[in-house]
Amino acid sequence: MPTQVSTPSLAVSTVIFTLQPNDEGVLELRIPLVRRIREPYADMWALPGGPLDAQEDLAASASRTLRETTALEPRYLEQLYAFGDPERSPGDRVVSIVYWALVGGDEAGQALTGENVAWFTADDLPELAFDHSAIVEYALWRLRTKLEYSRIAHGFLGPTFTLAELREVYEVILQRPIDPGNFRRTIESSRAIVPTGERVKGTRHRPPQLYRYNEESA
Amino acid sequence: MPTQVSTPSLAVSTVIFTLQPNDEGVLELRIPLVRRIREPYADMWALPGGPLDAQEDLAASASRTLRETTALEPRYLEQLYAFGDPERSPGDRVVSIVYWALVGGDEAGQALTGENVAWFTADDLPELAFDHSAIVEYALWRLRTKLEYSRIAHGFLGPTFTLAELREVYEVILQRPIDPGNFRRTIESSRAIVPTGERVKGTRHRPPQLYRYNEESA
DNA sequence: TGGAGTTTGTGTCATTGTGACACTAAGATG
DNA sequence: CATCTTAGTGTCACAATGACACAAACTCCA
Repeated sequence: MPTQVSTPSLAVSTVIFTLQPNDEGVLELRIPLVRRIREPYADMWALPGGPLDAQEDLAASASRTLRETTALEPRYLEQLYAFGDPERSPGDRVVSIVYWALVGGDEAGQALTGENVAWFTADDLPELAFDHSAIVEYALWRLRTKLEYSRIAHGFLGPTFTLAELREVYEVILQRPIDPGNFRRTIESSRAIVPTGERVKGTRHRPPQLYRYNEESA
Repeated sequence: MPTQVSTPSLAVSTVIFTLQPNDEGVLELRIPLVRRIREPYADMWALPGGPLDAQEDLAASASRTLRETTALEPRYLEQLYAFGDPERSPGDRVVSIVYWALVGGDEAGQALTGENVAWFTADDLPELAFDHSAIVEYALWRLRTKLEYSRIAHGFLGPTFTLAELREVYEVILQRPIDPGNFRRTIESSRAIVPTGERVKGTRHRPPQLYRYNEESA
């Protein structure tokens, strides 16, 4: 019997980020994982994903797995990297094209959770199947660096938000406090947001303005 | 006969950049292309590449096609993007993982050239096969943006070089003149280069110092 | 009814990085 | 020895940023 020369197979996986309050009400960065039901790495947690359908676009495949595992639509979706080390999957050769996505924290509350799907705190993950631990590390790095020069933070928020809410997104992801005054000036001068004119009532202090993301500006 | 549901096949292609002087002695950004010998897009120029070998790493595959088409080793090699639009290759489904590479201009002079391999000026390319024209555009964008915040310019140069040579690399790629004085200060304060102590003799003006890239510093 | 407390929002100042540009230094060439 | 050319330094204005003070607006509670 000749050596089996299987052509590499193609899978698409997605690192899905959301922000949700923990028991103490503090926002936490979380990602959903699925439990593997077969070898290799049976019973271990892994990134959601699966083989690429014959006529399916790569980003569409990532959207589909996102929908299937969380019942949510991505607010932001971008290709992360293609992982193809020949040894990354014992037994066969799999090249994984990995995407990363942001979903709103409010929606994620109603997301699926069950025996085989669970949300984990991003910086307190179990050991994952395959090379998925390293992949998540890379996705985290990309999220943090991209947040600093891009405008993706609203992917975690609803259509309108206060500057304090937006700032909290930055603080949780970048893991450092940010000066409210400087933050306001920087964001406002970037033209990334527009005030709606409305104010939030019922707070126990000065009522903040509501803002909306500026779709026009680059 | 049932509809053929072919599993997507995997290819690796590479956008190879080099800098070479044109007829007037001015440096030009160039990339090698190969002529297709079969359908689809027979006789058109395309990026070098090919199917991924069964047990070959992705970057190794890119290095291999680089070696096979130019007989050169990359000074810099990085994954660009995975292109997977179902319609990008008429007739079958091919997902291409594309790398981009830099090779030294001095070496590229001795590189292969023939009926089916030729070097083209990067901003004066013919129409390419598949979606390769768009891929090259994207690679150019990545080269230019990465040059500004990273230290990849030495990929075009030999082990030692003058600041004027390094500056010319930046000027050609970014397509704008750069102030020599400011360039010197910026590069020196970045700790990216180290003076070798040697000077270039035989110029018809003040002899410049030679520099070497600083491998230690991040 | 009026402080105390809390967060929103503005002002100011020192520091740093960058571009524009003048100027000095050091060689070759005639 | 004057001139030309490029190497390399100095200076200044301006923009971006971080640290921090402070005013504004609301609730809560005595």
